[in-house]
Amino acid sequence: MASPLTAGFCELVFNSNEAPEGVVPVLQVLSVKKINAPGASGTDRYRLILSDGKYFIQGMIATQLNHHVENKEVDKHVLIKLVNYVTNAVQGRKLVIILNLEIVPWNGEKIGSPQNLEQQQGTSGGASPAVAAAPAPKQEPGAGAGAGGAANRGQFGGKGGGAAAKGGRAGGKQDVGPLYPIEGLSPYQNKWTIKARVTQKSDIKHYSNQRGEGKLFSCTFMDETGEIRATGFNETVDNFYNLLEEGKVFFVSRARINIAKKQFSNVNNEYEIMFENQTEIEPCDDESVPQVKYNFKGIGDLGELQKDELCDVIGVVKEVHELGSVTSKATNKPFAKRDIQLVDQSGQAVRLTLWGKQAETFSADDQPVIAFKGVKVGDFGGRSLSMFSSATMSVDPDIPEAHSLRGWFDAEGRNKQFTAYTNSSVNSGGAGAAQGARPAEIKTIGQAKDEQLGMSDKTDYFTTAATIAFVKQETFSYPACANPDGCNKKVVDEGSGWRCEKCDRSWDAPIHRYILSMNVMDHTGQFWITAFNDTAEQLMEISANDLMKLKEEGNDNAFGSYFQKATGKTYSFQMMAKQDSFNDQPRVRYQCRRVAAPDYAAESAHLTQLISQISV
DNA sequence: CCCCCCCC
Repeated sequence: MASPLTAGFCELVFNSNEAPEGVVPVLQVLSVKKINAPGASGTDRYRLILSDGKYFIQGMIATQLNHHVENKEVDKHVLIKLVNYVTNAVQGRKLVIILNLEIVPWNGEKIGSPQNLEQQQGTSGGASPAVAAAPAPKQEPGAGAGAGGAANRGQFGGKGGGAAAKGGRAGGKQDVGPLYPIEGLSPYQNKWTIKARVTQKSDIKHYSNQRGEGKLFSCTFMDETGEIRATGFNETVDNFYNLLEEGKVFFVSRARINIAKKQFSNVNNEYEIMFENQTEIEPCDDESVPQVKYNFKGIGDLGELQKDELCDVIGVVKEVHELGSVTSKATNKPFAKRDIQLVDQSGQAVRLTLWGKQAETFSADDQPVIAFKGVKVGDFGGRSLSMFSSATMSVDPDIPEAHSLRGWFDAEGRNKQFTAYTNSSVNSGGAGAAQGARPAEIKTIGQAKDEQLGMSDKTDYFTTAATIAFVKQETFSYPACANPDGCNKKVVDEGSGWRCEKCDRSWDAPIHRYILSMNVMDHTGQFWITAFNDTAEQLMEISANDLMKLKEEGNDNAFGSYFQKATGKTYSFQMMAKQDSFNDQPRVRYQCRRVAAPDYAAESAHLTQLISQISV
């Protein structure tokens, strides 16, 4: 019986730099494996073992085809036709990257006894004997590029050479290599061209370090197969910064591919491009390259997202605040900052913070619609948004969501009252809580310690449901300045009066304010927390000044009863964890900023989520 | 070859 598989394909890929054009191989999947290196966006990657009946070879499936694996269409012993693919050499191993495929009907039986072509190289740990027939593979890096390219010319873009036609380079100077999908780029090949849209471009940043001074910029390219970040230094900034416009399509070739530094970007690619002096970039007017796709989260639904998640948001700029400046605690550098307020049909308003040059140059007094991609969700004031380096914003974009918002705002939104995200759900507890508002992430005391919240340079915020086990009676307050303007600074007893350094005056008597030290616990542990005046007063149900009066009058029963009443009560504590030092040892101070009746609904939702994580 | 994504 004739095999339905494309005989000889594996050997061709393995040994040749020139895979024939127009070959659309049919191969059998021997295994599918999820790779334990998901992209920054959390997208899974799948590796396939592909057989032509005689040999097998490794394959990768482009992420946009993952659904075929996830719904089991592509599975062990399934036959697939590689409608679009490239080949690739990675560390001497050949890899087929599948960009498009069709399922070929088959009865599910394994065909032949395929052998591992890589055996003789000793790169793989399989047990089958070496394949004597296969000639030694080419070892030099980039050997796969030619093969991939050849396959490419006919196939990438797919539409009968349409891509190739449009891909005709204006200059035709150097040998810039074949058109490649972004998905197929790797450091082991140097002859390639991508045709991709710039979806994001940074400012030019200047830096100076031990190696000297320099400048750089970065941008993100996107095509139908994926996205990749690119960075240029010094001369390449002069060469390309102005040329590369956000939203436009370019050919890029003769650049270096490096391993991506993931900690600095959320672009979903293992690699990134580095522009070099010989890099060639040319504009291209092919509009078929995809545009930025948005996945908008309604402003009223931001409470569904976790802190630090990235999301896309579109809204009308209701307010633009003054330009401000903050000093980073980590670097001591000042940063320009500007808050704007966004609203949408949900009736909810959210604050979004712009940074640096974007903050300085932002001007929009005509309440435009702005679409944001990849902004970071914060939990300050319930929910807030912050621009991220790789975030983009598009003013009055020509998309349906923007037109609909514009129409709504001009017709009715303009005169509407909006609900701001707030932390006001605290104190009200339960049903009366402000809609959409959600306090900081829920953590048990054990989690707060395990995750070392407050141990880094930054302050961490969290909410914890816990019970007051003990309230310290000895020192519960400090004598504060009596100035009615609310100075609240500590004052010193000078005998003749209580002196405030800040106000430069003395008072007959101080006003006592709380610094209440409490031990609180939940099922995972206990910690000492401090509550200041307003919060402590709420817990103690008496002002610090009145409590001090009871103490001074020697009314021990009444005095003690307030502490007793406070003990044993359960609250939702809004906590702030911050590092400071005590006897030169770093330690975390837990400050309670607010308390509320325990939010049982939120707590059980949180527990349900934890349970579902366990039971996967 | 950079790189902090900040602050209340």
